[in-house]
Amino acid sequence: MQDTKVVTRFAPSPTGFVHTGNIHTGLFAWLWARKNGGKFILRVEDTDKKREVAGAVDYLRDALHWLEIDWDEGIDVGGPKAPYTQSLRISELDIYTKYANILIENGYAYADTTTEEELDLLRKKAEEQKKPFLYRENRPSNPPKWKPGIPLRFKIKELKRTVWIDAVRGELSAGPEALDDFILIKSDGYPTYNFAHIVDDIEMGITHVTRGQEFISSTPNYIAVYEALGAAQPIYVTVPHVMGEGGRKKLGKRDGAKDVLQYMKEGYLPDAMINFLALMGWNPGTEQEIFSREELIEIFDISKIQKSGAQFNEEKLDWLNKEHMKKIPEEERNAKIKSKILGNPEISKFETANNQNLLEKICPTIFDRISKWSDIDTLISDGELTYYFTAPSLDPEKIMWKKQSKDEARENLKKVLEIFESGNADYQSSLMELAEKEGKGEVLWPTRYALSGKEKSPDPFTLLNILGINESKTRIKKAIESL
RNA sequence: GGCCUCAUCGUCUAACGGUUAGGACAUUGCCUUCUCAAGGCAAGAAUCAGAGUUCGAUUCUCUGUGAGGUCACCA
Repeated sequence: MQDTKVVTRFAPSPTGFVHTGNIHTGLFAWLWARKNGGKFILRVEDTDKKREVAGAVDYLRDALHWLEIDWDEGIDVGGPKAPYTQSLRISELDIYTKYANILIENGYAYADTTTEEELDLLRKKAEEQKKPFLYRENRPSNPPKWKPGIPLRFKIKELKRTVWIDAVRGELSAGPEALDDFILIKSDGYPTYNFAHIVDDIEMGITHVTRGQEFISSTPNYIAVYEALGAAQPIYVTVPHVMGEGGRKKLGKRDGAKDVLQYMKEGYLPDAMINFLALMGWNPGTEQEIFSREELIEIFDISKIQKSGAQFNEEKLDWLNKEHMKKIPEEERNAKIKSKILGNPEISKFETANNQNLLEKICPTIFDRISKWSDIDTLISDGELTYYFTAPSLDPEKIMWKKQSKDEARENLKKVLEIFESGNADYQSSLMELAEKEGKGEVLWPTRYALSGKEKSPDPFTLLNILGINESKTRIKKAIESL
Protein backbone atom coordinates (compact mmCIF):
# COMPACT_ATOMS: atom_id res chain seq x y z
CA MET A 1 0.00 0.00 0.00
CA GLN A 2 1.18 3.45 -0.86
CA ASP A 3 1.90 5.84 1.95
CA THR A 4 -0.61 8.58 1.46
CA LYS A 5 -0.10 10.21 4.80
CA VAL A 6 -0.50 13.95 4.74
CA VAL A 7 2.53 15.96 5.81
CA THR A 8 2.22 19.74 6.02
CA ARG A 9 4.46 22.42 7.38
CA PHE A 10 4.49 25.95 8.67
CA ALA A 11 7.72 27.63 7.66
CA PRO A 12 8.03 31.16 8.95
CA SER A 13 11.26 33.08 8.98
CA PRO A 14 12.50 34.27 12.36
CA THR A 15 12.39 37.96 11.58
CA GLY A 16 10.31 39.32 14.43
CA PHE A 17 6.85 38.90 15.84
CA VAL A 18 4.21 36.66 14.35
CA HIS A 19 1.13 38.32 12.95
CA THR A 20 -2.31 36.96 12.20
CA GLY A 21 -1.54 36.63 8.50
CA ASN A 22 1.36 34.27 9.25
CA ILE A 23 -0.69 32.21 11.65
CA HIS A 24 -3.57 32.04 9.20
CA THR A 25 -1.50 30.14 6.66
CA GLY A 26 -0.01 27.93 9.36
CA LEU A 27 -3.42 27.22 10.77
CA PHE A 28 -4.71 25.88 7.47
CA ALA A 29 -1.71 23.58 7.20
CA TRP A 30 -2.24 22.43 10.77
CA LEU A 31 -5.96 21.79 10.29
CA TRP A 32 -5.33 19.77 7.16
CA ALA A 33 -2.68 17.62 8.82
CA ARG A 34 -4.79 17.04 11.90
CA LYS A 35 -7.88 16.26 9.88
CA ASN A 36 -6.02 13.60 7.96
CA GLY A 37 -4.17 12.19 10.91
CA GLY A 38 -1.01 13.39 9.23
CA LYS A 39 2.09 15.19 10.36
CA PHE A 40 2.48 18.90 10.95
CA ILE A 41 5.99 20.27 10.92
CA LEU A 42 7.15 23.58 12.28
CA ARG A 43 10.18 24.62 10.34
CA VAL A 44 12.01 27.80 10.99
CA GLU A 45 13.24 29.19 7.72
CA ASP A 46 16.37 30.84 9.01
CA THR A 47 18.39 31.05 5.83
CA ASP A 48 18.90 34.78 6.04
CA LYS A 49 21.34 35.48 8.80
CA LYS A 50 21.20 39.23 8.23
CA ARG A 51 17.49 39.56 8.86
CA GLU A 52 17.30 37.14 11.72
CA VAL A 53 15.94 38.67 14.90
CA ALA A 54 17.03 37.39 18.28
CA GLY A 55 14.18 35.88 20.26
CA ALA A 56 11.98 35.45 17.22
CA VAL A 57 11.92 31.69 17.62
CA ASP A 58 10.83 31.97 21.24
CA TYR A 59 8.18 34.32 20.10
CA LEU A 60 6.92 31.91 17.52
CA ARG A 61 6.81 29.14 20.07
CA ASP A 62 4.83 31.30 22.49
CA ALA A 63 2.33 32.28 19.84
CA LEU A 64 1.69 28.71 18.78
CA HIS A 65 1.51 27.53 22.38
CA TRP A 66 -1.08 30.14 23.12
CA LEU A 67 -3.18 29.08 20.17
CA GLU A 68 -2.62 25.44 21.09
CA ILE A 69 -1.35 24.64 17.64
CA ASP A 70 0.92 21.68 18.23
CA TRP A 71 3.53 20.27 15.91
CA ASP A 72 5.07 16.86 15.45
CA GLU A 73 8.48 17.91 14.28
CA GLY A 74 10.45 21.08 14.70
CA ILE A 75 11.51 23.26 17.60
CA ASP A 76 11.60 21.35 20.89
CA VAL A 77 10.63 18.02 19.34
CA GLY A 78 12.32 15.43 17.26
CA GLY A 79 15.70 16.08 18.82
CA PRO A 80 18.85 15.76 16.76
CA LYS A 81 17.11 13.40 14.39
CA ALA A 82 14.91 16.19 13.14
CA PRO A 83 17.31 18.18 11.01
CA TYR A 84 16.74 21.61 9.52
CA THR A 85 13.83 22.14 11.80
CA GLN A 86 15.38 24.26 14.44
CA SER A 87 18.24 26.00 12.77
CA LEU A 88 20.64 25.46 9.98
CA ARG A 89 23.70 24.08 11.66
CA ILE A 90 26.88 23.76 9.66
CA SER A 91 26.49 20.01 9.23
CA GLU A 92 23.05 20.52 7.80
CA LEU A 93 24.33 22.82 5.11
CA ASP A 94 25.75 19.65 3.59
CA ILE A 95 22.25 18.68 2.53
CA TYR A 96 21.90 21.73 0.35
CA THR A 97 25.36 21.21 -1.07
CA LYS A 98 24.39 17.67 -1.92
CA TYR A 99 21.36 18.80 -3.88
CA ALA A 100 23.34 21.66 -5.42
CA ASN A 101 25.91 19.20 -6.69
CA ILE A 102 23.24 17.12 -8.35
CA LEU A 103 22.10 20.22 -10.18
CA ILE A 104 25.64 21.20 -11.14
CA GLU A 105 26.44 17.73 -12.42
CA ASN A 106 23.38 17.78 -14.64
CA GLY A 107 24.09 21.26 -15.93
CA TYR A 108 21.28 22.91 -14.03
CA ALA A 109 23.41 25.25 -11.96
CA TYR A 110 26.42 27.46 -12.43
CA ALA A 111 28.65 29.82 -10.54
CA ASP A 112 27.64 33.45 -10.79
CA THR A 113 30.55 35.87 -10.74
CA THR A 114 28.53 38.95 -11.53
CA THR A 115 29.23 41.71 -9.04
CA GLU A 116 26.51 43.65 -7.33
CA GLU A 117 27.38 46.73 -9.36
CA GLU A 118 27.10 44.83 -12.61
CA LEU A 119 23.75 43.46 -11.54
CA ASP A 120 22.49 46.91 -10.67
CA LEU A 121 23.61 48.17 -14.03
CA LEU A 122 21.84 45.37 -15.88
CA ARG A 123 18.68 45.95 -13.93
CA LYS A 124 18.81 49.66 -14.62
CA LYS A 125 19.31 49.05 -18.30
CA ALA A 126 16.32 46.73 -18.44
CA GLU A 127 14.26 49.32 -16.65
CA GLU A 128 15.24 52.04 -19.11
CA GLN A 129 14.25 49.81 -21.97
CA LYS A 130 10.99 49.11 -20.12
CA LYS A 131 11.75 45.45 -20.27
CA PRO A 132 11.50 43.06 -17.37
CA PHE A 133 14.91 42.15 -16.03
CA LEU A 134 15.85 38.56 -16.67
CA TYR A 135 19.21 37.38 -15.51
CA ARG A 136 19.21 34.48 -17.90
CA GLU A 137 19.51 36.91 -20.80
CA ASN A 138 22.90 37.89 -19.41
CA ARG A 139 23.99 34.44 -18.49
CA PRO A 140 27.78 34.09 -18.77
CA SER A 141 28.86 31.71 -21.48
CA ASN A 142 31.80 30.25 -19.61
CA PRO A 143 31.22 30.30 -15.87
CA PRO A 144 34.04 29.06 -13.64
CA LYS A 145 33.70 25.94 -11.55
CA TRP A 146 31.50 26.70 -8.54
CA LYS A 147 33.04 26.78 -5.12
CA PRO A 148 31.68 28.05 -1.81
CA GLY A 149 32.01 31.80 -1.48
CA ILE A 150 30.45 32.63 -4.81
CA PRO A 151 26.74 32.48 -5.52
CA LEU A 152 25.31 29.49 -7.30
CA ARG A 153 22.56 30.09 -9.78
CA PHE A 154 19.92 27.77 -11.12
CA LYS A 155 19.96 27.43 -14.89
CA ILE A 156 16.68 27.49 -16.72
CA LYS A 157 17.28 25.10 -19.58
CA GLU A 158 13.93 25.03 -21.23
CA LEU A 159 11.81 28.12 -21.87
CA LYS A 160 8.22 27.06 -21.83
CA ARG A 161 4.83 27.78 -20.41
CA THR A 162 4.47 26.17 -17.02
CA VAL A 163 1.14 24.66 -16.08
CA TRP A 164 0.32 23.26 -12.71
CA ILE A 165 -2.61 22.41 -10.51
CA ASP A 166 -3.33 24.24 -7.31
CA ALA A 167 -5.66 22.58 -4.82
CA VAL A 168 -7.48 25.86 -4.30
CA ARG A 169 -7.26 27.64 -7.63
CA GLY A 170 -7.30 24.78 -10.05
CA GLU A 171 -5.14 25.02 -13.14
CA LEU A 172 -2.59 27.82 -13.05
CA SER A 173 -0.05 28.74 -15.64
CA ALA A 174 2.62 31.25 -16.49
CA GLY A 175 4.60 32.01 -19.61
CA PRO A 176 8.36 31.69 -20.04
CA GLU A 177 8.82 35.26 -18.77
CA ALA A 178 8.24 33.85 -15.32
CA LEU A 179 11.28 31.64 -15.63
CA ASP A 180 14.67 32.98 -14.67
CA ASP A 181 18.00 31.88 -13.31
CA PHE A 182 17.81 32.53 -9.60
CA ILE A 183 20.29 32.21 -6.77
CA LEU A 184 20.36 28.80 -5.11
CA ILE A 185 23.22 29.38 -2.71
CA LYS A 186 24.34 32.78 -1.54
CA SER A 187 27.91 33.95 -1.24
CA ASP A 188 27.70 33.46 2.52
CA GLY A 189 27.22 29.76 1.89
CA TYR A 190 23.60 29.64 2.98
CA PRO A 191 20.91 28.56 0.56
CA THR A 192 18.22 31.04 -0.41
CA TYR A 193 14.70 30.38 0.73
CA ASN A 194 13.86 29.57 -2.87
CA PHE A 195 16.24 26.64 -2.82
CA ALA A 196 16.18 25.66 0.84
CA HIS A 197 12.44 25.22 1.05
CA ILE A 198 12.43 22.88 -1.91
CA VAL A 199 15.20 20.73 -0.46
CA ASP A 200 13.55 20.75 2.96
CA ASP A 201 10.15 19.90 1.55
CA ILE A 202 11.61 16.98 -0.36
CA GLU A 203 13.65 15.72 2.59
CA MET A 204 10.72 16.00 4.96
CA GLY A 205 8.28 14.38 2.59
CA ILE A 206 5.91 17.34 2.59
CA THR A 207 2.78 16.42 0.68
CA HIS A 208 0.85 19.70 0.82
CA VAL A 209 2.56 23.05 0.60
CA THR A 210 0.24 25.59 2.16
CA ARG A 211 1.29 29.11 1.39
CA GLY A 212 0.16 32.62 0.58
CA GLN A 213 -0.51 33.81 -2.93
CA GLU A 214 2.75 35.75 -3.05
CA PHE A 215 4.41 32.51 -4.07
CA ILE A 216 2.31 31.92 -7.16
CA SER A 217 4.62 33.94 -9.37
CA SER A 218 7.72 32.04 -8.37
CA THR A 219 6.13 28.63 -8.69
CA PRO A 220 7.34 28.09 -12.29
CA ASN A 221 10.91 28.44 -11.04
CA TYR A 222 10.25 25.99 -8.22
CA ILE A 223 8.73 23.49 -10.58
CA ALA A 224 11.78 23.79 -12.82
CA VAL A 225 13.94 22.78 -9.84
CA TYR A 226 11.73 19.81 -9.01
CA GLU A 227 11.99 18.70 -12.62
CA ALA A 228 15.75 19.16 -12.70
CA LEU A 229 16.02 17.14 -9.52
CA GLY A 230 13.64 14.51 -10.80
CA ALA A 231 11.65 14.94 -7.60
CA ALA A 232 7.91 14.76 -7.18
CA GLN A 233 6.14 18.06 -6.69
CA PRO A 234 4.02 18.59 -3.60
CA ILE A 235 0.41 19.64 -3.87
CA TYR A 236 0.25 23.42 -3.75
CA VAL A 237 -2.46 24.84 -1.54
CA THR A 238 -2.61 28.58 -2.05
CA VAL A 239 -4.28 30.31 0.83
CA PRO A 240 -5.77 33.80 0.35
CA HIS A 241 -4.20 36.72 2.13
CA VAL A 242 -5.49 38.19 5.30
CA MET A 243 -5.74 41.92 4.71
CA GLY A 244 -5.69 44.76 7.15
CA GLU A 245 -8.94 46.22 8.36
CA GLY A 246 -10.24 48.79 5.91
CA GLY A 247 -7.36 47.95 3.61
CA ARG A 248 -6.93 45.77 0.64
CA LYS A 249 -3.31 44.96 1.07
CA LYS A 250 -1.94 41.76 2.37
CA LEU A 251 -1.21 41.89 6.04
CA GLY A 252 2.42 42.65 6.67
CA LYS A 253 4.39 44.09 9.50
CA ARG A 254 4.74 47.39 7.73
CA ASP A 255 1.00 47.73 7.24
CA GLY A 256 0.34 47.70 10.94
CA ALA A 257 -0.39 44.00 11.15
CA LYS A 258 -1.11 43.09 14.69
CA ASP A 259 1.10 40.81 16.67
CA VAL A 260 -0.76 37.61 17.54
CA LEU A 261 0.38 37.70 21.13
CA GLN A 262 -1.21 41.11 21.43
CA TYR A 263 -4.55 39.34 21.16
CA MET A 264 -3.49 37.07 23.97
CA LYS A 265 -2.67 40.07 26.11
CA GLU A 266 -6.04 41.57 25.33
CA GLY A 267 -7.67 38.47 26.66
CA TYR A 268 -9.02 36.84 23.56
CA LEU A 269 -9.66 33.12 23.75
CA PRO A 270 -7.35 31.00 21.60
CA ASP A 271 -10.28 28.94 20.38
CA ALA A 272 -12.06 32.08 19.27
CA MET A 273 -9.00 33.27 17.40
CA ILE A 274 -8.63 29.90 15.70
CA ASN A 275 -12.30 29.90 14.83
CA PHE A 276 -12.12 33.42 13.44
CA LEU A 277 -8.98 32.84 11.42
CA ALA A 278 -10.32 29.58 10.04
CA LEU A 279 -13.38 31.40 8.75
CA MET A 280 -11.25 33.89 6.85
CA GLY A 281 -10.93 32.47 3.41
CA TRP A 282 -12.64 29.23 4.24
CA ASN A 283 -16.04 28.05 5.31
CA PRO A 284 -17.77 24.71 5.37
CA GLY A 285 -20.74 25.79 3.29
CA THR A 286 -23.16 25.53 6.17
CA GLU A 287 -24.57 28.36 8.24
CA GLN A 288 -22.70 27.38 11.35
CA GLU A 289 -20.14 29.97 12.43
CA ILE A 290 -19.11 28.92 15.87
CA PHE A 291 -16.82 25.95 15.94
CA SER A 292 -14.80 24.24 18.57
CA ARG A 293 -11.28 23.32 17.58
CA GLU A 294 -12.32 19.66 17.25
CA GLU A 295 -15.21 20.56 14.97
CA LEU A 296 -12.90 22.61 12.78
CA ILE A 297 -10.50 19.73 12.41
CA GLU A 298 -13.36 17.42 11.60
CA ILE A 299 -14.97 19.60 8.99
CA PHE A 300 -12.01 21.46 7.44
CA ASP A 301 -11.46 20.87 3.76
CA ILE A 302 -8.96 22.50 1.43
CA SER A 303 -11.43 22.26 -1.44
CA LYS A 304 -13.51 24.96 0.23
CA ILE A 305 -10.74 27.47 0.61
CA GLN A 306 -11.52 30.87 -0.87
CA LYS A 307 -9.54 32.44 -3.68
CA SER A 308 -9.64 36.11 -2.81
CA GLY A 309 -8.24 37.86 0.22
CA ALA A 310 -10.26 38.57 3.34
CA GLN A 311 -10.26 41.66 5.49
CA PHE A 312 -9.57 41.22 9.15
CA ASN A 313 -12.59 42.42 11.11
CA GLU A 314 -12.06 42.91 14.79
CA GLU A 315 -15.75 43.51 15.52
CA LYS A 316 -16.59 40.07 14.28
CA LEU A 317 -13.69 38.63 16.21
CA ASP A 318 -15.10 40.26 19.35
CA TRP A 319 -18.50 38.75 18.71
CA LEU A 320 -17.00 35.35 18.10
CA ASN A 321 -14.88 35.67 21.21
CA LYS A 322 -17.97 36.44 23.27
CA GLU A 323 -19.70 33.40 21.85
CA HIS A 324 -16.78 31.25 22.91
CA MET A 325 -16.75 32.89 26.33
CA LYS A 326 -20.37 31.90 26.77
CA LYS A 327 -19.33 28.29 26.44
CA ILE A 328 -17.05 28.51 29.46
CA PRO A 329 -18.78 27.09 32.58
CA GLU A 330 -20.13 29.92 34.70
CA GLU A 331 -18.07 29.01 37.72
CA GLU A 332 -14.85 29.15 35.75
CA ARG A 333 -15.89 32.38 34.08
CA ASN A 334 -16.66 34.03 37.40
CA ALA A 335 -13.35 32.94 38.85
CA LYS A 336 -11.60 34.60 35.94
CA ILE A 337 -13.62 37.79 36.29
CA LYS A 338 -12.91 37.93 40.01
CA SER A 339 -9.21 37.45 39.55
CA LYS A 340 -9.20 40.19 36.92
CA ILE A 341 -10.97 42.57 39.29
CA LEU A 342 -8.75 41.79 42.25
CA GLY A 343 -5.68 42.10 40.10
CA ASN A 344 -6.54 45.70 39.41
CA PRO A 345 -5.20 48.14 42.04
CA GLU A 346 -8.07 50.53 41.38
CA ILE A 347 -10.37 47.96 42.92
CA SER A 348 -8.16 45.94 45.25
CA LYS A 349 -7.47 49.07 47.28
CA PHE A 350 -11.03 48.99 48.62
CA GLU A 351 -11.74 46.94 51.71
CA THR A 352 -15.00 45.74 50.15
CA ALA A 353 -12.99 43.98 47.45
CA ASN A 354 -12.55 41.15 49.92
CA ASN A 355 -16.28 40.57 50.06
CA GLN A 356 -16.68 37.29 48.16
CA ASN A 357 -20.44 37.52 48.21
CA LEU A 358 -20.31 40.93 46.59
CA LEU A 359 -17.82 39.81 43.96
CA GLU A 360 -19.89 36.79 43.11
CA LYS A 361 -22.96 38.96 42.51
CA ILE A 362 -21.12 41.43 40.30
CA CYS A 363 -19.78 38.77 37.92
CA PRO A 364 -22.90 38.30 35.78
CA THR A 365 -23.35 42.02 35.19
CA ILE A 366 -19.74 42.30 34.16
CA PHE A 367 -19.94 39.33 31.88
CA ASP A 368 -22.81 40.95 29.99
CA ARG A 369 -20.66 43.97 29.29
CA ILE A 370 -17.48 42.43 27.96
CA SER A 371 -16.41 40.55 24.88
CA LYS A 372 -12.83 39.88 25.96
CA TRP A 373 -11.08 39.79 29.31
CA SER A 374 -9.25 43.08 28.90
CA ASP A 375 -12.63 44.82 28.66
CA ILE A 376 -12.78 44.41 32.42
CA ASP A 377 -9.78 46.69 32.80
CA THR A 378 -11.47 49.18 30.52
CA LEU A 379 -14.63 49.06 32.64
CA ILE A 380 -12.57 49.68 35.74
CA SER A 381 -10.58 52.54 34.28
CA ASP A 382 -13.84 54.08 33.05
CA GLY A 383 -15.09 53.92 36.63
CA GLU A 384 -17.91 51.56 35.73
CA LEU A 385 -17.26 49.23 38.64
CA THR A 386 -16.05 51.51 41.40
CA TYR A 387 -19.51 52.16 42.80
CA TYR A 388 -19.91 48.53 43.76
CA PHE A 389 -17.07 48.90 46.21
CA THR A 390 -17.42 52.41 47.53
CA ALA A 391 -20.20 54.96 47.75
CA PRO A 392 -20.10 57.23 44.70
CA SER A 393 -19.97 60.99 44.86
CA LEU A 394 -23.20 62.45 43.53
CA ASP A 395 -23.89 65.41 41.29
CA PRO A 396 -27.20 66.81 42.65
CA GLU A 397 -28.12 68.08 39.21
CA LYS A 398 -28.11 64.56 37.82
CA ILE A 399 -30.39 62.99 40.40
CA MET A 400 -33.51 64.28 38.66
CA TRP A 401 -35.13 62.39 35.79
CA LYS A 402 -35.65 64.56 32.74
CA LYS A 403 -37.80 67.58 33.76
CA GLN A 404 -38.32 66.38 37.28
CA SER A 405 -37.84 69.02 40.01
CA LYS A 406 -35.55 68.59 42.96
CA ASP A 407 -38.53 68.41 45.28
CA GLU A 408 -40.17 65.67 43.25
CA ALA A 409 -36.97 63.67 43.17
CA ARG A 410 -36.47 64.09 46.89
CA GLU A 411 -40.05 63.00 47.60
CA ASN A 412 -39.70 59.91 45.52
CA LEU A 413 -36.39 58.98 47.09
CA LYS A 414 -37.97 59.37 50.50
CA LYS A 415 -40.68 56.94 49.48
CA VAL A 416 -38.04 54.52 48.27
CA LEU A 417 -36.24 54.89 51.56
CA GLU A 418 -39.48 54.12 53.39
CA ILE A 419 -39.79 50.89 51.47
CA PHE A 420 -36.20 49.97 52.25
CA GLU A 421 -36.74 50.69 55.91
CA SER A 422 -40.10 48.94 56.13
CA GLY A 423 -38.58 45.60 56.97
CA ASN A 424 -40.75 44.08 54.27
CA ALA A 425 -38.55 41.48 52.65
CA ASP A 426 -39.79 41.97 49.08
CA TYR A 427 -38.17 45.31 48.31
CA GLN A 428 -38.08 44.61 44.60
CA SER A 429 -41.84 44.28 44.16
CA SER A 430 -42.57 47.23 46.38
CA LEU A 431 -40.15 49.39 44.46
CA MET A 432 -41.72 48.35 41.18
CA GLU A 433 -45.20 49.14 42.56
CA LEU A 434 -44.03 52.57 43.55
CA ALA A 435 -42.44 53.12 40.16
CA GLU A 436 -45.64 52.18 38.39
CA LYS A 437 -47.62 54.54 40.59
CA GLU A 438 -45.32 57.57 40.46
CA GLY A 439 -43.85 57.06 37.02
CA LYS A 440 -41.05 54.67 36.23
CA GLY A 441 -38.45 57.21 35.23
CA GLU A 442 -39.41 59.48 38.10
CA VAL A 443 -38.64 56.78 40.64
CA LEU A 444 -36.14 54.47 39.01
CA TRP A 445 -33.74 57.05 37.63
CA PRO A 446 -33.16 58.90 40.93
CA THR A 447 -32.89 55.57 42.73
CA ARG A 448 -30.44 54.15 40.28
CA TYR A 449 -28.38 57.32 40.20
CA ALA A 450 -28.33 57.45 43.99
CA LEU A 451 -26.99 53.92 44.08
CA SER A 452 -24.43 54.15 41.29
CA GLY A 453 -23.66 57.81 40.79
CA LYS A 454 -23.61 57.03 37.08
CA GLU A 455 -25.86 58.07 34.24
CA LYS A 456 -25.32 54.65 32.77
CA SER A 457 -25.34 51.55 34.91
CA PRO A 458 -27.24 48.34 35.56
CA ASP A 459 -30.83 48.80 36.73
CA PRO A 460 -31.67 49.75 40.34
CA PHE A 461 -33.05 46.29 41.10
CA THR A 462 -29.80 44.67 40.22
CA LEU A 463 -27.85 47.31 42.12
CA LEU A 464 -30.03 46.83 45.18
CA ASN A 465 -29.44 43.13 45.03
CA ILE A 466 -25.70 43.54 44.72
CA LEU A 467 -25.20 46.30 47.28
CA GLY A 468 -27.55 44.91 49.87
CA ILE A 469 -30.29 46.72 51.72
CA ASN A 470 -28.11 48.50 54.26
CA GLU A 471 -25.67 50.02 51.81
CA SER A 472 -28.59 50.98 49.56
CA LYS A 473 -30.32 52.78 52.41
CA THR A 474 -27.16 54.72 53.17
CA ARG A 475 -26.76 55.79 49.56
CA ILE A 476 -30.41 56.84 49.21
CA LYS A 477 -30.13 58.89 52.39
CA LYS A 478 -27.00 60.55 51.09
CA ALA A 479 -28.79 61.45 47.87
CA ILE A 480 -31.75 62.92 49.73
CA GLU A 481 -29.40 65.04 51.82
CA SER A 482 -27.54 66.33 48.79
CA LEU A 483 -30.72 67.66 47.23
C1' G B 1 5.71 48.53 -17.09
C1' G B 2 6.01 42.68 -17.93
C1' C B 3 3.93 38.37 -15.90
C1' C B 4 0.30 36.15 -12.66
C1' U B 5 -4.19 36.07 -9.80
C1' C B 6 -8.80 37.64 -8.02
C1' A B 7 -14.02 40.06 -8.26
C1' U B 8 -21.79 38.49 -4.43
C1' C B 9 -24.63 43.39 0.87
C1' G B 10 -19.91 48.22 4.51
C1' U B 11 -17.23 43.30 6.19
C1' C B 12 -16.81 37.61 6.31
C1' U B 13 -19.44 34.51 3.17
C1' A B 14 -23.77 30.69 0.87
C1' A B 15 -26.18 29.48 -3.66
C1' C B 16 -25.80 20.88 -9.30
C1' G B 17 -27.00 26.87 -15.19
C1' G B 18 -33.50 27.56 -12.78
C1' U B 19 -33.71 30.59 -5.18
C1' U B 20 -38.38 36.30 -3.60
C1' A B 21 -29.77 35.84 -4.34
C1' G B 22 -29.50 32.81 1.97
C1' G B 23 -26.66 33.44 6.72
C1' A B 24 -23.33 36.04 10.16
C1' C B 25 -20.85 40.67 11.97
C1' A B 26 -21.85 45.78 11.72
C1' U B 27 -25.87 49.57 11.05
C1' U B 28 -31.03 51.32 11.94
C1' G B 29 -35.89 50.73 14.33
C1' C B 30 -39.11 48.39 17.93
C1' C B 31 -39.87 45.33 22.52
C1' U B 32 -38.21 43.81 27.38
C1' U B 33 -38.06 47.69 34.15
C1' C B 34 -35.59 54.78 33.88
C1' U B 35 -30.16 54.79 31.60
C1' C B 36 -26.38 51.27 29.81
C1' A B 37 -25.36 46.20 28.71
C1' A B 38 -27.36 41.49 27.51
C1' G B 39 -31.58 39.22 25.11
C1' G B 40 -35.87 39.06 21.52
C1' C B 41 -38.16 40.80 16.97
C1' A B 42 -37.83 43.52 12.46
C1' A B 43 -35.73 46.53 8.47
C1' G B 44 -32.30 48.48 4.95
C1' A B 45 -28.08 46.64 2.31
C1' A B 46 -24.82 42.89 -2.91
C1' U B 47 -24.03 39.47 -7.96
C1' C B 48 -18.03 45.44 -11.15
C1' A B 49 -19.49 46.81 -16.53
C1' G B 50 -20.51 45.30 -21.59
C1' A B 51 -21.05 41.61 -25.11
C1' G B 52 -21.67 36.26 -26.21
C1' U B 53 -23.44 30.87 -25.29
C1' U B 54 -28.32 29.21 -23.45
C1' C B 55 -35.33 28.52 -23.06
C1' G B 56 -32.74 30.53 -18.67
C1' A B 57 -26.71 33.15 -16.38
C1' U B 58 -24.09 35.08 -9.66
C1' U B 59 -22.53 30.52 -12.01
C1' C B 60 -19.73 29.12 -18.65
C1' U B 61 -16.71 32.26 -22.68
C1' C B 62 -14.57 36.93 -24.28
C1' U B 63 -13.46 42.14 -23.63
C1' G B 64 -13.08 46.14 -20.46
C1' U B 65 -12.63 48.07 -15.47
C1' G B 66 -11.05 47.68 -10.59
C1' A B 67 -8.10 45.34 -6.87
C1' G B 68 -4.10 42.31 -5.22
C1' G B 69 0.52 39.64 -5.87
C1' U B 70 5.36 39.31 -8.04
C1' C B 71 9.59 40.82 -10.75
C1' A B 72 16.33 40.43 -4.49
C1' C B 73 22.77 36.95 -2.79
C1' C B 74 14.18 38.63 1.57
C1' A B 75 11.13 34.97 2.89
